[in-house]
Amino acid sequence: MATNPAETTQKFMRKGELTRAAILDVALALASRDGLEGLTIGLLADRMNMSKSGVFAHFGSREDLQIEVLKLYHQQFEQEVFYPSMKEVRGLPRLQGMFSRWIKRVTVEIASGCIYISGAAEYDDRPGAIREELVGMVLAWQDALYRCVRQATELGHLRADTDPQQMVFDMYGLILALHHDARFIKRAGSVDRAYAGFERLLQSYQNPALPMADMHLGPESTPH
Amino acid sequence: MATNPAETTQKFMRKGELTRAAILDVALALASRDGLEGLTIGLLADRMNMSKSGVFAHFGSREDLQIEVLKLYHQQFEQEVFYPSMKEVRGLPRLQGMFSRWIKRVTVEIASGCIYISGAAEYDDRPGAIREELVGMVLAWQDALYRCVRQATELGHLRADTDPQQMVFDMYGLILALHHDARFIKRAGSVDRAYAGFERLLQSYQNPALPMADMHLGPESTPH
DNA sequence: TGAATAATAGTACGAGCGTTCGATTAAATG
DNA sequence: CATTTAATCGAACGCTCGTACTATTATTCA
Repeated sequence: MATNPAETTQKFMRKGELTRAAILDVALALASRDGLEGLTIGLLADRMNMSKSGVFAHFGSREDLQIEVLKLYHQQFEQEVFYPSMKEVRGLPRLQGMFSRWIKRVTVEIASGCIYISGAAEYDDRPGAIREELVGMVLAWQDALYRCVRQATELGHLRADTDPQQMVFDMYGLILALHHDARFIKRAGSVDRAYAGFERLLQSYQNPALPMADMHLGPESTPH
Repeated sequence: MATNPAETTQKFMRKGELTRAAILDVALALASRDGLEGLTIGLLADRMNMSKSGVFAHFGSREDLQIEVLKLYHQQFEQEVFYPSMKEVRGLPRLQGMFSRWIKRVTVEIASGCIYISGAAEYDDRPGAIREELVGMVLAWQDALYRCVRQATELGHLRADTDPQQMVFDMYGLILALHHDARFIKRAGSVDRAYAGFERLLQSYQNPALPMADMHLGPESTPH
């Protein structure tokens, strides 16, 4: 093996692209705490030990920077939640994988914040390119969930009269409630409550003809 | 009838208190659109056709203004959601009243935004007096829901093993999902989906020993 | 009505914002 | 190594922010 991925990336990246990536990393962390709208070039430059103009030069504008941060978050979300779940068996197992990884992601972010969720609150009334980008990403994720629920229904894992849009709505609500209670209220046990809500969801929608026994899901039974 | 309430209020209010109230009204509208953190004295002065300092003089600081806006919203929420529901029969009917008025409130606010919800996203990582105030209000509302669920359980309207905290979590999730999908995604039919979610909640928690027939809830069967 | 008081306007300050531009240093290339 | 090119800095601009202070109107009340 001549090169490992990391070396490859570094070797063929000129220095500018390297610092640009480092800036984006810090920017994502800052935006997770203060919101995309609270992301400021001055603070970002401080954290990078760089001058404002030095940071600025890597992006045409603040809005470009914000969109790049958004795209980086989207990449990470795909990498940690979407792609691994797509490797699981179609239907209910995959849906459970999606939900459980989603929870894990939000839980990790309890100390930092999910940009999809905070962004939804920030940009629900603020038109522009950032909103477009954000809506597109959230719609893509909801659509992935939707297709997964549909498959689970077609495979008979869920009841035939299951309304996929409704189930996605319910699942999204559980995650939003988790984010709200854990991050804002700082109430303990919210993760368990999100799992409990999902189990109740399954009890409602699951096909009673197929009582798969060990379909339970929880903090300790994380799929690998 | 010598005086109606409005006249009374105006008659015994000196002019300052009157404009102060008018400012707060506009401030609440602005904060609903741009968030409490996006509320700016300059814009507020413009909307009021007043000078910045003229507006400022009514509040000791911007933070005070924000807290007053918060208190005004809390008052309105109590008036429109909490108090009317407390006049209904204890237990499940009252819980349904709370949820349905809550939905109505959030639905009306689809054009403007619920400050409890947007505030939760803004202040989950921003310590200070505003956060304290906001958390207190949300906790008060969640506690009201909690007590109501408990009563419904004690009265046998809900299954005896109902976990009140869990049910409040589920209900809050439905409202958050409604707010998210209707306001951010701008997806049609979200209100119906919130109601459908609540009905499924009831199917899970309702006492099968008491199958109250006409307990259905929906956009057209609003309690008066 | 006239004196006391309350309400509003006007102006200015310091700080932080995004952005521009020319100078300067570092890196890549022949 | 020399030269071209890329990356970073430093200073400045115009803007908006919250706030403080003083002056000027309105309103209240004896």
